[in-house]
Amino acid sequence: MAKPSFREQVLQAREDAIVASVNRLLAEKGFDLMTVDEVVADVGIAKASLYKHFDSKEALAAAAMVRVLDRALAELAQIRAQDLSPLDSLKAVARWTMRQQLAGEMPSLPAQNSSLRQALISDKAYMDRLMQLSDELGAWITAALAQGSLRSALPPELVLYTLFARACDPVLGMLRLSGQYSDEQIIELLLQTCFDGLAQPVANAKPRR
Amino acid sequence: MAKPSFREQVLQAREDAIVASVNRLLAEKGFDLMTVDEVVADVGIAKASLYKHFDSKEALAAAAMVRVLDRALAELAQIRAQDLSPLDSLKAVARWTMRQQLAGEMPSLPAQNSSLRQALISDKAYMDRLMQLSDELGAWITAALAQGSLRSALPPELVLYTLFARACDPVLGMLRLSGQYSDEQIIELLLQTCFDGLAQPVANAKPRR
DNA sequence: GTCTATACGCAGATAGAC
DNA sequence: GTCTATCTGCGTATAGAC
Repeated sequence: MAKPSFREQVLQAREDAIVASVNRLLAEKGFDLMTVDEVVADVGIAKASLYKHFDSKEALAAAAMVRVLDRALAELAQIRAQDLSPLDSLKAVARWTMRQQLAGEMPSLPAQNSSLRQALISDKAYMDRLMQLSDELGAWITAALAQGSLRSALPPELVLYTLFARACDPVLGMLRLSGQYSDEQIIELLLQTCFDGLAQPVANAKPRR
Repeated sequence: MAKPSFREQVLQAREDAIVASVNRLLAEKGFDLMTVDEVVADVGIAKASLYKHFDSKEALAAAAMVRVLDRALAELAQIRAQDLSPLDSLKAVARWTMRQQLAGEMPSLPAQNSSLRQALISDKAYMDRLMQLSDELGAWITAALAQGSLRSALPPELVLYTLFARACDPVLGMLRLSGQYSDEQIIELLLQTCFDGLAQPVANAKPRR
């Protein structure tokens, strides 16, 4: 460990290349349709070599998710440094996740896939980051609720789940397919529907039922 | 056509049983995780028999989707008979689709699965119903926009896509897992976030003319 | 650690008797 | 049309040489 051997750096770089490919393929096709053969073809290594770095296909996905969560946590720090209101901070996060999705950087994992899900919740690196992310978002959410900038009738976990769900909202892709809007237009439209709703608010009445 | 023989009715009933099982399994596990072996085990027939009725796994999913779309079209007729406002009609549709999802009646098909998607868009029965559904919803959407009850800045197709997307919103399942809310409470919460947004509207920034 | 070659299992689909 | 038994391809994972 005296010298950070050059060889180790090369290996680390290779693992990074693998995870980058996995991330892209996960965003394109999702976990089920992504095959390990595609990954090794993309990276340009043999399949057995990949399995020297990662134990399973699920471990590949977990590594990709850790990478995304790390980037998300870094983004949260950036946003916090801007000293926005809690509500605007949440909007900034949502905007960032939508940009990630449109840029093909957001892996899409089947929500209820049991094999992958088990692997993820058993992965400490993944769960730690997920918890931290939830905590930091939760702080903004409760602060926004206290300020009255989020609807007081909404439970905090509903807001949290909704933010996570909008990070992989298929409406983004559908709107892009229509070809009529720029990526930034799409993002602003979806931000508005997420935070302000589809309906035009009426002057002095709460919506009933 | 001559009278439908009793034998044909039995066969039809068997196909209905198959599609019902497929529908349930699709709602539970999604297309990828549903296996044909599970379907035949659930129905209680041999696999070769199933393939006498349906050409492929994709054809099974298409039949299930046709069934769902037919139920949706029937529901639309019900709603139209109530003579609600366009906005309330759209809300009623959203409420119905959420109920279907919580009841385990809404198949979840991976949005960008190419093999299945190709099969679906090649299926005339499916596409016909999808078009009709889109048309009928589109009429309500444009009417609501004309009345000013939907945000005028929103493109009609965004509203349509959003309604489709919310029919399989994973937030429903996440909230149910928390165990704190009844199904109807969950539906009303999500209806509100969909149509009125997460944010509390500010008091006097919404002049209505 | 990297490679070629291969084992293994699973899931979709079919053959052929009845 | 229904069954049992089988074929086939593919995708994950591993053996063994270098």
